[in-house]
Amino acid sequence: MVEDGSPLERERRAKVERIRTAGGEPYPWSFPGRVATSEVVVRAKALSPGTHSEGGELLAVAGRLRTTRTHGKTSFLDVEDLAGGLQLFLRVDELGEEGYARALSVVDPGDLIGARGVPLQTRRGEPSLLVSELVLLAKAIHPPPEKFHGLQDPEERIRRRYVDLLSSPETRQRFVARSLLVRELRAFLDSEGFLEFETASLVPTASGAAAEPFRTHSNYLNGPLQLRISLELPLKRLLVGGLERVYEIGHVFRNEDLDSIHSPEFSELEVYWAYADYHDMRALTERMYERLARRIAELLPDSPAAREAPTRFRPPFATVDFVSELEQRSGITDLLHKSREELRALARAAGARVPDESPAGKFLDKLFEHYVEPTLDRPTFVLDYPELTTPLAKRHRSRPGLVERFELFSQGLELGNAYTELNDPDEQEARFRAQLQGSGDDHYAYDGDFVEALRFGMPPATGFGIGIDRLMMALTGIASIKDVILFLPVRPRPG
RNA sequence: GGGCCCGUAGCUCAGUCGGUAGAGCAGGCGGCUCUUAACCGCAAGGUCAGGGGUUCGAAUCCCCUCGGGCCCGCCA
Repeated sequence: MVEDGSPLERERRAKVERIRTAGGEPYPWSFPGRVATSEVVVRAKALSPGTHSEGGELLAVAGRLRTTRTHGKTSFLDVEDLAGGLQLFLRVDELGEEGYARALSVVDPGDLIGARGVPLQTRRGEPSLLVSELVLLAKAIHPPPEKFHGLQDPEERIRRRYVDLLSSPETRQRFVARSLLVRELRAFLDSEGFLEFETASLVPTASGAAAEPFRTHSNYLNGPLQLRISLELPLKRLLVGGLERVYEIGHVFRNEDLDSIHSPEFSELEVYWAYADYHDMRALTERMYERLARRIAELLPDSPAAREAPTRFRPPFATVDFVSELEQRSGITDLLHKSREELRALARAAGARVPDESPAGKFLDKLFEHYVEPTLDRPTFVLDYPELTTPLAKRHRSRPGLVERFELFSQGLELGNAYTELNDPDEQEARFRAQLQGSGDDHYAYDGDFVEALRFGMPPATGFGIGIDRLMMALTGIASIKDVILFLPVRPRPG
């Protein structure tokens, strides 16, 4: 922020200079032999209060200094690492008058420090390290946020996520949990025989969903490119190529507003499975959520929502039929034979604000959103959507006017969308063209090369997609997507 | 894109009726050999987001700009 610095920063810079003039190094290269603070805590807990281990080897810990409590010739320093934290006990008796004074004069809260010593349990039973050597590992010029309240300003927490992370163990644990949850997801899919692939983010035409793309320019092609809005069509090309069971976890980009459940850049999982249909995918989805729910409960034992997840996501999940559920909840009859104008009037009557020229499927979506989605609290599969709503799914094998599709809902969030995939090239081409009849941006971009791919033969298959961010939100009960994405798009700071 | 709200010390927050800026933490100096949001004393720390206006006088009232939050609309 301020380059010449606040008085506090000038003070800390002056300390750096004092260390250097005394022949010390404020930013040393390494700190060998370090163990996690949790290891010292375990050993200290084995002692009785008021004692320390005798004659054993020295243990080394390192981390960020959070608070200091000095009592003249005795001091307590709380150091924090990813494993938790530990109280350091400094005493003139161990360090000598000069060493004790030097150690304390050099370090401030927020600094990265290392300490060597032996495990000790204080008289009050606090696991500690009786320090015989304290070293500065990296000086913090900026002071850390207030030690009790931490960083509260939501703007600063997003703009400077590193400050949020360094000052908040809860934030760190949340993102560690996300990382390990995604690891579990990969382990599950791998164990089911799926292969992970990475497809291109830069594409000639973003398709596979109805969304506004980001547009950019390639110097190499001397022409326009777009950022992908979906993983669907590239992964289906892999099925054409014979890869049978594939998935991708990657960022997709939609040029739209950010709110509590949407971000312009987000993580998506898509899974495609040859020679299987959407019933198979429904069973796989249940197994996946069952396993992830068990894992999140282990990862975040302090979160009530995470602890409750294994109960909530215990199979079998409820199922409802899209059309009959909507007819029942709304009192509308013979839904599939309504004209576009009738559907528009019904959607309007339900309070939906949709442009007049929207395709008929849009009005059906709105009706479902209004009458049914709020009733879906427990995990529920919604089955068999009207064809109008879904251009990439295969028509239902026995129910005219419907496609083989399910969505999974829980707590008002959409937790998955799956189809038996359309693999008839002529029908796919016709559906793309029908989309183009709709006005506005509310359609799927035509992807002629994908139709060409289908002409080489794509096996019957099923596919599934879910936003990783929402998956994390649903399993942990976190209400805002801003709390599960590390770095969000922000405006440049003024000035 | 529309509506409502917010921006005061590095951080967390007060600031009454418009009368010229306060506390805690962090930092400095001093004290304290078992504290844990340690404690006690002293001193220091401000472009009240930025610009303009009203007024004898603006953190406070009005307008504009910037940044952000929440709700609504759109996408998952």
